[in-house]
Amino acid sequence: MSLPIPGEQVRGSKTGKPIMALLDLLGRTWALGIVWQLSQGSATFRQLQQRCEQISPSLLNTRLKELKVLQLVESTPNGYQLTLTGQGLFSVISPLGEWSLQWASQIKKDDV
Amino acid sequence: MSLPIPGEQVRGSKTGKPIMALLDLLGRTWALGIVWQLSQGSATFRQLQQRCEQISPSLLNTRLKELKVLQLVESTPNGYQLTLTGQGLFSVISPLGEWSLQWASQIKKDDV
DNA sequence: AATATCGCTACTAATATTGTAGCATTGTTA
DNA sequence: TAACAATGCTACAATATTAGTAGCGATATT
Repeated sequence: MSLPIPGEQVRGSKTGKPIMALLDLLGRTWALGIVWQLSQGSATFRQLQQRCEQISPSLLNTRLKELKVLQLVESTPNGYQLTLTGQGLFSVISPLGEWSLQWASQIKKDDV
Repeated sequence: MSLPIPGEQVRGSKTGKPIMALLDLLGRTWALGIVWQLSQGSATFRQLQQRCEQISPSLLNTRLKELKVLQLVESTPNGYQLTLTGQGLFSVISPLGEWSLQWASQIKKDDV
């Protein structure tokens, strides 16, 4: 899959609007999950594999490459970590954690 | 694909944590995009297809079903629209719009 | 030197998405 | 009221993505 570079065409949009590039990126399997997991501290390749329970090494590596090119993740001698930009992204999406709890309890209520 | 129901196992996680269900859901092609587009007003099936430039009707329908079961989208005589819950989700992710602009300009800078 | 761990690649099978055609239903027009 | 158009959606084959597993080369440890 080609990289969703803001300013260029991306999967599902020809406008090049940054938000479309971002939605394309975050809409890829495990992309959000990797950012989420790395927000809890840097990790080596195999550590990250464990945090992302079911991810295959090939996909993990593919995603990491994408996230590196897009400057959300960087690799250091100590493993992978979020860049400053990546941390910025996380701070934007982190409210999802709390929101998901409300959402979950609401869906349960409606089951009854 | 099975539905990522909070409280149950989802793709990539056995813990059933709501955040994992949410990340699974949002990590599916066009899921975020549909929520984003519907935030700009309700739309009929074909209108939504046009807003989501490249989406195929089969996938659009699949995603809409998922989003309906998970109570983020509802269909009315006037077309599809976000539920109150869906609007809540959008208000959580809407800062991504502005953030993506900063991100884009930063990536461009580094190209130079 | 043998063993272990690591980052990662290679490859195939399974699954998801696209793309296109078109059906059934509901208006709309003549 | 018969022809026509538009809509929501399904069917299905082609293509692309992801999962799963094995294992290589490099570095570290015993």
